[in-house]
Amino acid sequence: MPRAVREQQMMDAAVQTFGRLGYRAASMDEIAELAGVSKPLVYLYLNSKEELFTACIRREGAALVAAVRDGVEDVRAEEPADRQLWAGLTAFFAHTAEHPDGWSVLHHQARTHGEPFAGEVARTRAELTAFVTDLIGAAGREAHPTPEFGDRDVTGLAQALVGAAESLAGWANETPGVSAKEAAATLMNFAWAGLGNLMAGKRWSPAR
Amino acid sequence: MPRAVREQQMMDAAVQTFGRLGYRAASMDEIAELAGVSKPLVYLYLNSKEELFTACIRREGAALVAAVRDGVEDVRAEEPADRQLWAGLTAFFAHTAEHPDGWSVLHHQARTHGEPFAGEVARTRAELTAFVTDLIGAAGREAHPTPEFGDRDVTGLAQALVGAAESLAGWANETPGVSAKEAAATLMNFAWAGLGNLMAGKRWSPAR
Amino acid sequence: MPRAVREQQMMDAAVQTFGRLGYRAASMDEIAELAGVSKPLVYLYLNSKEELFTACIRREGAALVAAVRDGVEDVRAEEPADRQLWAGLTAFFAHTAEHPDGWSVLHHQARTHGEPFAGEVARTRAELTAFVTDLIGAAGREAHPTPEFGDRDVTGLAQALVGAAESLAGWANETPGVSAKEAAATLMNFAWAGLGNLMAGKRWSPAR
Amino acid sequence: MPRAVREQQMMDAAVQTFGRLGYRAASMDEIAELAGVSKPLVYLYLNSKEELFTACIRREGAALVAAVRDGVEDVRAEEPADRQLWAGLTAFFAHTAEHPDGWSVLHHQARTHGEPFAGEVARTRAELTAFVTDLIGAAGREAHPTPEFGDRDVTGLAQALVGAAESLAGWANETPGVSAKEAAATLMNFAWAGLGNLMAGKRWSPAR
DNA sequence: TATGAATGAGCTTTCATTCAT
DNA sequence: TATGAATGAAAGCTCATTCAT
Repeated sequence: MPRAVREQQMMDAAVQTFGRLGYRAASMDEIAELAGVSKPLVYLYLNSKEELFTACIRREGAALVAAVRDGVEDVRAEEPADRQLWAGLTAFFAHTAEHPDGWSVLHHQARTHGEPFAGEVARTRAELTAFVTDLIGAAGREAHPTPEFGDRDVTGLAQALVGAAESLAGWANETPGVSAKEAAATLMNFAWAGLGNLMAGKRWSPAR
Repeated sequence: MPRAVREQQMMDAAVQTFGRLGYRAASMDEIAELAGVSKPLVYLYLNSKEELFTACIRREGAALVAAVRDGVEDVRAEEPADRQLWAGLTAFFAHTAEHPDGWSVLHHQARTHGEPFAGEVARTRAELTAFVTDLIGAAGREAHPTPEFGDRDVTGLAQALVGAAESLAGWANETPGVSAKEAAATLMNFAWAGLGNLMAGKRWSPAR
Repeated sequence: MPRAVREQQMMDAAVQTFGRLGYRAASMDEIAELAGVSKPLVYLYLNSKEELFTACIRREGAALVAAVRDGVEDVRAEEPADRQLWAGLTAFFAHTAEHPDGWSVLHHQARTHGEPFAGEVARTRAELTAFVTDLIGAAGREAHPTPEFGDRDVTGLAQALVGAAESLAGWANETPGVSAKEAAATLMNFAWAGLGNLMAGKRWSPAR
Repeated sequence: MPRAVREQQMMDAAVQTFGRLGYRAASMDEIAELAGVSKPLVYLYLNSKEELFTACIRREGAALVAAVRDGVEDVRAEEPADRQLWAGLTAFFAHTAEHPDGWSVLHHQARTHGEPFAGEVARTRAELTAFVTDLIGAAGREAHPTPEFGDRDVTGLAQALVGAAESLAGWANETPGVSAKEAAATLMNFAWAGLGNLMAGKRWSPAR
């Protein structure tokens, strides 16, 4: 059996184990057994538990980003910004629902174990946030050549949107009968009007 | 030194250690040393690592809920719904910024280690979500006697709002110079218009 | 409460705990709690776990020897040897049945933990064996001025008799409906004819 | 070194350590060191202290039963009952003298630590008692077609005989110069006449 | 390429014992 | 006389990692 295939099998087992038990509770014994190979082979290919976990984070992060990009790519250019955002969100919810263990690795496990894992997953998150920032920013500039909101506002909004999406992903996975489309619709309902207002320069302010 | 005081010292040390390293990586040795006591004393008072962690989750969860309630209580009744939400969010961001380790325990660590911890923190989250649901629901019913959106919509929105808030808490903590008020304002800008639209029965829909 | 009484309470608790759990598994915490006093008081009175256990062995050993002696004393002198043995055995079985924890301490626990405990209980056993040896020996010499069996034979027989009695004590305690008298009768049936033969100089021999 | 060999080495060390110190006082560290391996290897092969102790009880119990059976087998059929009993007793005393630690595990240690150990050793004892019961019972029925003593009598006698043998095993081990044959002869002298009487329907009775 | 055999280091937990009051 | 507070030391067990083959 070729090395590349074996490696993927090991990482499948690792993602499942890490996703369900967490980094510390997952044991290399368990991963090796689930992968159907001996432990020394895991070390031969992946070097250490730390490197194995890092590889998992990278693979799952890249897959998620790719899924979102592909979802948007399908409608890009000829469609308005809200449709692009909708496409991205739908792809996001569909992917996380289909890969719950991978999503757990990214969202839950990798962020709770300090460096270098948190940094690794932060890169993935930054990619997604930048992607959303671009989408929102482009739409905003397009609609209002002299926007009143700056980069930090946009970043904060993208952060909030991504955060809301991440949270909804957990909610959708745990609530039976909530589909990716429904989750995406909930988020669009929640977000789009607010984003529209902001792009139009209207803000909510604590002063009455 | 009286038992009650020592117990709080131990829990302070435990929250800090669990919050920074995670449940598994935190060792009772480390916690005891940080608390300035011997390990057997920690066991004498808190019984086990599991019970200690549970006690931390409960204490930090109760403190967060109390902070939010107190923040809203200050403006309750004489103020409209958006002001109440604003007050709650500000209190939330202020509290999480002041207690980053406690927030890490609740948001990151407790949710990644299965039962009984996940259930414990879920109760805290449910309290907050219910609180927000009430606020949104009351505002919605007030504005529109016959609302077109049902309970599940409201729950989904509250989920998204709480999720966005949780995510922004991380962002605010990690980004220097972002205050609790600023984070709350970002979220209000993001959320309020959307909620207003929804309460008015206007929805975003994928169909053009 | 006078010291002597407290001390007996502690030893009662200790005998019960040691008897049921064994020396190592019994904890001073448990004993103190069962005795209704604080742990330091146990140490103040009994000094250490080792001394406490030794004191238990001595007390229970002395009580058993006294019970057997008293049983025989009641019939001594005016009765033949078999009646005396019967009285002693009955007293032995009655006492062990009434004090199962004390018996467990002597028979099971003290003998399995090396010096100085084994030596302590060996003294009690030696007293009983010597007592039985006297009884058998006197009867034998009385019946046959020139016995063909020497001291070592008598010691071996006493050993076997005491061993059989100890073993039957366990059996009688664990088998519902077996009384002290029944156990004693079983042993007399088993032993007396053999002893009689030996006193008469008749032996069983492997040679045909 | 192959696993099966290492396992026996570990069990040898365990029997020695358990036999001399008792279950609780024996530490896995000590056993591992005596076996010349690291502690994790002991756990890898034997799983836990409890399972290791159970394995020791089983191995030593099986060896003892086999020794007695083999001893009797050598004379079976062509010999009368007393010769068979004699052969069994001799084998028993020889085996316990040659394996004092194993005998200590069975007779002392395993019986003082509750379930599941007591049950485990009870099975071995039941095998031996059943064996002796058969021997006595067969001899009795052969001699007296209508015996006056029932099953419980026979069981009690077998119990007393086995108990006496067990006790003598300790005595023989601790008394220099007492051979297996001598111990067996003492017990036969003690027991055979009594058994003969009982088989003949003659009993000792407390009434004069 | 692949593995059976093996371990150093570290973890949670318990317990006999003491001190200050 | 009596105890609440506290700990040094050690035990059972697990795990990431390596080596000889």
